[in-house]
Amino acid sequence: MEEKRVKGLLLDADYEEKVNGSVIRLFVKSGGKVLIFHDPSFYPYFHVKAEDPKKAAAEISKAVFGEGSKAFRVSEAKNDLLKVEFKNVSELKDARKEIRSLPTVFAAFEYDVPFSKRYLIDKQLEPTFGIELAVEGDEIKEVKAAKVQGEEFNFAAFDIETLSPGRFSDAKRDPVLMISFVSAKGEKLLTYNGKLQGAKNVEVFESEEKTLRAFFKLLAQEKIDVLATYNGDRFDLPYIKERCKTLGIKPKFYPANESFSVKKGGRDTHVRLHGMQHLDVYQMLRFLNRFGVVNLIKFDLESVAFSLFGNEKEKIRAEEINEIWEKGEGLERLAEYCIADSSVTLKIAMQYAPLIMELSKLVKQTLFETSRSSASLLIEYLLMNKAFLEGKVVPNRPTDEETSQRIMQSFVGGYVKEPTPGLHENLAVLDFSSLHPSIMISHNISPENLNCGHRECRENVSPNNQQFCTKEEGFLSGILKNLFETRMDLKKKLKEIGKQGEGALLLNARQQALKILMNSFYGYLGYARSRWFSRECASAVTAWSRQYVKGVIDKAEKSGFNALYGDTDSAFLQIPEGKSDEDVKKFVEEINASLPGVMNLELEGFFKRGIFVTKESGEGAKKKYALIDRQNNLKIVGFEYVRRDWSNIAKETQRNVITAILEEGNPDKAVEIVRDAIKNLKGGKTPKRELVVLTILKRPLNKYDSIGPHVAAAQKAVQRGKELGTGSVISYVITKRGKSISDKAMLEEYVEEGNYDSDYYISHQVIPAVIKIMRELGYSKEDLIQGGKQSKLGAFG
DNA sequence: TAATTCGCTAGACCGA
DNA sequence: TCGGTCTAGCGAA
Repeated sequence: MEEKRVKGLLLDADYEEKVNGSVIRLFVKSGGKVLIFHDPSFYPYFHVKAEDPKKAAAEISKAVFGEGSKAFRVSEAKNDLLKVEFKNVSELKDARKEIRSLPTVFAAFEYDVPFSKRYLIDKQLEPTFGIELAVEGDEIKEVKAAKVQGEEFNFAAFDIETLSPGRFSDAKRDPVLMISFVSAKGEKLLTYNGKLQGAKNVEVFESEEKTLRAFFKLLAQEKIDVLATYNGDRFDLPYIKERCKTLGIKPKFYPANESFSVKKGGRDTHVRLHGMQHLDVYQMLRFLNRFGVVNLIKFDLESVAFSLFGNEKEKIRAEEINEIWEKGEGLERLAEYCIADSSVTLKIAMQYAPLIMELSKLVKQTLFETSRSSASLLIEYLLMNKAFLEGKVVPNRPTDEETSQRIMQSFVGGYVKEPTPGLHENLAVLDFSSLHPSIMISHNISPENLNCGHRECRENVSPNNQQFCTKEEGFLSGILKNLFETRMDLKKKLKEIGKQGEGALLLNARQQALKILMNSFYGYLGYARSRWFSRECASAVTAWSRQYVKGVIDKAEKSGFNALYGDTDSAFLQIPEGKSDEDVKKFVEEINASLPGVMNLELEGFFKRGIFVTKESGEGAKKKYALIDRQNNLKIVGFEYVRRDWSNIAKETQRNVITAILEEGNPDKAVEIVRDAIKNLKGGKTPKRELVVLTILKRPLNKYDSIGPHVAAAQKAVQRGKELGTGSVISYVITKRGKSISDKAMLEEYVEEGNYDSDYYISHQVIPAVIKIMRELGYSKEDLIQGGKQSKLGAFG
């Protein structure tokens, strides 16, 4: 057969079990459709370390593992290791358990890298980006990453509604009622309810079975590459699978025309399709939340749609869906609701897909995998890639025992300066850009660089006495440097073309992806389950960070500024009379001239006023402040206002007080604001939504030693039949009835308007939130509650 | 299946 | 009943 060259986008890599063994399969989007290729030349393998490799090789070749599993090939590899290959994955799994018990074998490495991930790493392929292959028929002869243009993925989202007759839907009994499907081609609703005949975008089929078949067909017709769901991992797709089983049909998904397995790993369930990338937007948002790309508390689709796009989406409850279906009234509304779910799911998917795809490319894992990864996994993929390229062995994961040893010995973190409480005017905030990464790069911090012993490297010693080589670029620091420089280039380009410029969105996604990875390195070094754990490195990073930040603070004082505060990578300076903005800029330049490598101090901005408060103990409170810049932009940090476990009434009152003081310099107005809130509370006029407190249950309800209000509220709700557990968001109100606060706490949904304990909200919510601020201006609690007292002398100098 | 440390504060809990 | 201590959650960086 003739050899052919193919170019396209790499959509997926998995493997199939064939008679000859496990065979890698690639899905490539090319010419508007997905092509499937196999690579029978690549075998599952791991590495083995032996004192006498020749002897060990002979022994391994003869050995039988499990029930008849054998190595297929043993060869010499990098670093005096042996490469042990197998015909299929299950033989490898048998062997990795037993091989270390062979007398000639010391250790095994990289035995837990999944086969298709191994392939992507070894071939250095970039999922969701370009790939070039030489093929004969469907057999891969050569493959490499390449630039490809003019090809793009088709995205779609779907959502199902199911019957739930007085209980949670059970896929064994309750049918799928309708399926909404939204793609670039428009919106569709598939159902078999005749009453919906002729409704907008609706296609009616004869039965549930035919509806499901039509859905599978639609995916193929539209050649969908990325299928977005909202919680499809745990609900929609397992449900469809179970329905198909009950109805006796086979789910067939484009492009492999195969069903799927539901992978249960620990607490998580994932549905991985073959070829088509299942992007569970719920999982993706959790992922993005971890990196601060989004900041969400409640993850139901309605809350998410509201936080991200501000659109109020209707929620139809399960009981109501049931009623609508059975009575046949309101079916169109239900159809619209179902479509709206898919629609918003697709919108979120499209918005963040560029970022996830850039990350996929960087860590060389599929979109499916990347969008469900943890920070540590991302870093691990990245490091494994680099290790492969440099011919280094990937360290094994620590045992549970090692892990707990590591956890027991923590290390010292960043420096936080106690602030000078009070109201301050004319401030400048300085901070180090990418502090931890820049320290790692500039001091070449990497585990194998520790105590190199070279004479010429002896100066490179951290304040906590860790010495790092300066001759050889470190493994971790080298990777970081690369990411850092690439990101700098991107940011430069972005600046040139402007935020609205062509391609700016992609460039921004790229630099954001790099930032996410860079920021995870330091954490990974100190993470107990890390393959590249190094307390020495992690503690050296923070030791240097403390030194640098304190250095800036000291020098600022010496230069005549008042250093008010600093936290980890920042310094807050008050600019005294006689000093100017220019002096600040000059100071920053001076500091930068003294910094090594890529370290850089930035002027974050000037602020006309700022306030720090005093703790109960009389010290200045760290990690709490409010600033206002010269354009009147307010920045509130650490205060109750930014905390979800405080009521809106307390938070809003606090924000209004801060605004009155910082923006208008008007503490009298602040007092009025507080009195107003108190008056409303006392009058019973404050609406329920202003009183709700949100707290997340961190453990099962029976595992609490101390029963706080949120636990008490949850317990009462469970008694009423509500399902709540670890991870549930408890929204509660403190009601009138009960002795302790916990007694009075009740889930918001059971509380009627007006039923709240006004004393609690006044003295435990509003007053505590504002008094710490007002106290700095000389006001007392009594001033806020009673009338009379006027502006204090000296509040504004 | 899980990136790190530092810090604040509430409300329960417990013993005097 | 009071006051100190502990549990728990969340935020900053």
